Amino acid sequence: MADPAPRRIPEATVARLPVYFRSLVELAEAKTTTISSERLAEMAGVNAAKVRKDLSYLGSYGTRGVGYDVQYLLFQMSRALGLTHDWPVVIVGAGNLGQALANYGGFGDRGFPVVAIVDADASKVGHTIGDLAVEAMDDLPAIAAERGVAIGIIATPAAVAQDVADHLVAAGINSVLNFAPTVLNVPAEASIRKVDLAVELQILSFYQQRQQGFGSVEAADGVAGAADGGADTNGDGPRPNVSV
Amino acid sequence: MADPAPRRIPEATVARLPVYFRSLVELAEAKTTTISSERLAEMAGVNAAKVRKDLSYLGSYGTRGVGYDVQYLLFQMSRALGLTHDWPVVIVGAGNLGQALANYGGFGDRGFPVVAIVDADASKVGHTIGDLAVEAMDDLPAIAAERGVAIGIIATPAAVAQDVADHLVAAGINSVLNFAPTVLNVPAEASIRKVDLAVELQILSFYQQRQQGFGSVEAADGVAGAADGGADTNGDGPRPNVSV
DNA sequence: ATGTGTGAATCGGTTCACAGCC
DNA sequence: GGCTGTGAACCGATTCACACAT
Repeated sequence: MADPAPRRIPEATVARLPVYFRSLVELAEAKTTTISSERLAEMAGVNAAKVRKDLSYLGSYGTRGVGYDVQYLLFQMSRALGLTHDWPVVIVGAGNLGQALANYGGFGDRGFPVVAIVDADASKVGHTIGDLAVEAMDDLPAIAAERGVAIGIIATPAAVAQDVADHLVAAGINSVLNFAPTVLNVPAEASIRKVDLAVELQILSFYQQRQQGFGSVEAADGVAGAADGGADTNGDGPRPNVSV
Repeated sequence: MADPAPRRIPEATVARLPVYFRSLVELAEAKTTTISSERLAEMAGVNAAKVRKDLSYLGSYGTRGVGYDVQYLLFQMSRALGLTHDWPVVIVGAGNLGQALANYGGFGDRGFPVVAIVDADASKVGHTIGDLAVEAMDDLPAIAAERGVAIGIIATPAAVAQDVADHLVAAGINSVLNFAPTVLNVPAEASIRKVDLAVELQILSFYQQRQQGFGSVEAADGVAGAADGGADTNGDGPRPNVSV
């Protein structure tokens, strides 16, 4: 009966926790000791009711009439998100994107050290990117085991991405971030997230199209240009559009 | 009364249209003439009912007992997504990420030509990246007007991202793709999408944590490691995890 | 016989509104 | 008085299941 009882947390909530986390880090840096759901909501670009409901899934960490203790909430949030220790990352694909990601550096700082970058192309092996040498794709299982890799980032062409995903899972890495513009299938025990720039641009294109497309031809009836834009986990009501 | 009557399309559907679009392009390349919702669903990593409902928002473009004509559906989809003409893009921020994006090239191919890269740092202005010279942030309004920029990509540090967003909107660019790890506020007439790598990694971390975290302490009752992973627009039921 | 298009049922998530506690 | 925590109402999106067209 110790600890906060691990409740089942809705997906939509999980996707927002990192945003709250970042807000809390900022508050802590600013030496703020207490925060209300109202103010935290503003920082995270959501509404206060959502903040309270989301946080309530982690446990009852607020104080009625007062708000949330920033340090304590930050600690609980770190724990929930598994940020109390590092998660070693391997980047697969040493092309344009893979190199940029490896050089980016923003990962290591935030608890996701890049411990290897691998590529199937033998001519790329040995090249150094930042302080890492590109290694052979064949060595992935050994690398994964020895360095405790937890997360794989796919930065390869779409054509080989499914194959790479299979290799990652086979090597025991079952958290995958996919940058390749293709749908990946992984077994149920693995988690996958995608980042697809073309898709994002096309979504923007859709709304822009709608907004300006009408006027000359067939202005239609009530098809206001309400192009809310923020799909996914955004979608506030009246207030200005907000992203993360 | 010409044309397909622009119905209001749900956000969740809009976010999937680009995925169908990509599948259709592949089918067209493979010279496939007809496709069923079942097969298209498989390619797009969703289920058939969703495909049919999604496509029905565009109009009744299928043939009962047969399926959808690939070419025709592709044409209608292009039109709906506004992909019948190019959308010029400006990248703001010539740092690591901005350069990588500018070099990426995958944009121009797909109808999103990068027509400018700007930076507030005078020492970066003039440097060439690919075949573009970095220009001054101050010139943004002129650049936007002259080159008909439709989309702005924010690849700056978080600290200045809101300011950049304001400048983009002021320059008449109201589709924004934000890579900076911060919440942005834009007026209702603008659309914004975010790509936040740290957030994605932290979401993966959450599920990984859950999956392995239990065992020693408080195994609890029914907290299966169902870590579905694919939040956002994924989330199939029984079948394996699927991303885009 | 086959596969779309769509109302109806269901589900997950958001918002409301207020009781409970500081 | 102020703000959290949470059932209840609501809303959008998904899934079901079948009438309808070919």
